[in-house]
Amino acid sequence: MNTSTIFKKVALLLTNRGIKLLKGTGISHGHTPFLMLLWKKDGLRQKEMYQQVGVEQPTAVRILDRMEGDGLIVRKQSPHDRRASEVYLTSKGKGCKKIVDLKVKELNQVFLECLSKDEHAELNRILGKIHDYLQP
Amino acid sequence: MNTSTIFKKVALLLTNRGIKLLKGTGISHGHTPFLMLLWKKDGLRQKEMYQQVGVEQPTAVRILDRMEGDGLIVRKQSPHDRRASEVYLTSKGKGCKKIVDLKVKELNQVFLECLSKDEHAELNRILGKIHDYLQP
DNA sequence: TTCTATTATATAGCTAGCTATGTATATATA
DNA sequence: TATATATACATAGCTAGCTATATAATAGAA
Repeated sequence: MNTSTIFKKVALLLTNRGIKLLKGTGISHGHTPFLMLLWKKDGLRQKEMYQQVGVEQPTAVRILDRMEGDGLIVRKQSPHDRRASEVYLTSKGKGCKKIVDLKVKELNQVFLECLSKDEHAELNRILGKIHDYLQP
Repeated sequence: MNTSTIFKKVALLLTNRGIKLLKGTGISHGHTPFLMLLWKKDGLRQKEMYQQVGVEQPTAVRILDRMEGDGLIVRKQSPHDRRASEVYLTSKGKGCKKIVDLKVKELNQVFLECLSKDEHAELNRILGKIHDYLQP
């Protein structure tokens, strides 16, 4: 099997494991990278978010729509630019940090469990190289 | 950034590059793993295919539906089991092997271009380990 | 042999990715 | 200043992943 094929297969296995771990938390796996950004810095604009998450703008719109519907965030029109909106965590969005952090940690246990410390470090290094190479 | 997050980001970059490479061939990136199986062995059943591709059964149904609609495959009822259908390549499905093989090779050039031979081998080895660990 | 459980595939409906395009506002230039 | 271009976000519609469930046929057991 060629590298990209097995890469995608592993990514799918990871995604599905993540979905199972999040079941019952009320958080969808698509929300987590956006939440993680907001926990670091609240009030980001949509554009800052989708660029960092690595998805296209319309993908972000819909995820933010759902997050807003779920009461995790609110959008407020930017006072500097009436086209732009700033995204703020609600108390619910802040409150779920603990459980989501735990689930993300649990997901990453996979690498600790099946790889040596060196292999894990090497994987991270190689992923970084591929990422930098493919990054637009 | 934690390993699974960057892993999924890289997988998305790879998927999108694959989509761009296939543009104009009339083949969708979801079709390629199914085609690759059939090029090795024609007349497979749906179940054999989705198990090997690593997706769930309803995902396979829809992809095969589209492949049939695109004239790449035909389904024939199995003579041994009237519930089952066997999937056969049409001449169009056979004919696109050359171009798709080329595009898959081009996609995998990514790893040759940004990694050393050793890193590439190490990546393949590590991916295999994670895959075996996560595989249900 | 008939009923039950299992199996193979299909259908419905959800999330999450994409491109193309629309709308309103901001910016730049003639 | 007026107009053209660029930017921020939203909408529409496509593919591809999922779970839950339906349907039809096989296999097994009473």
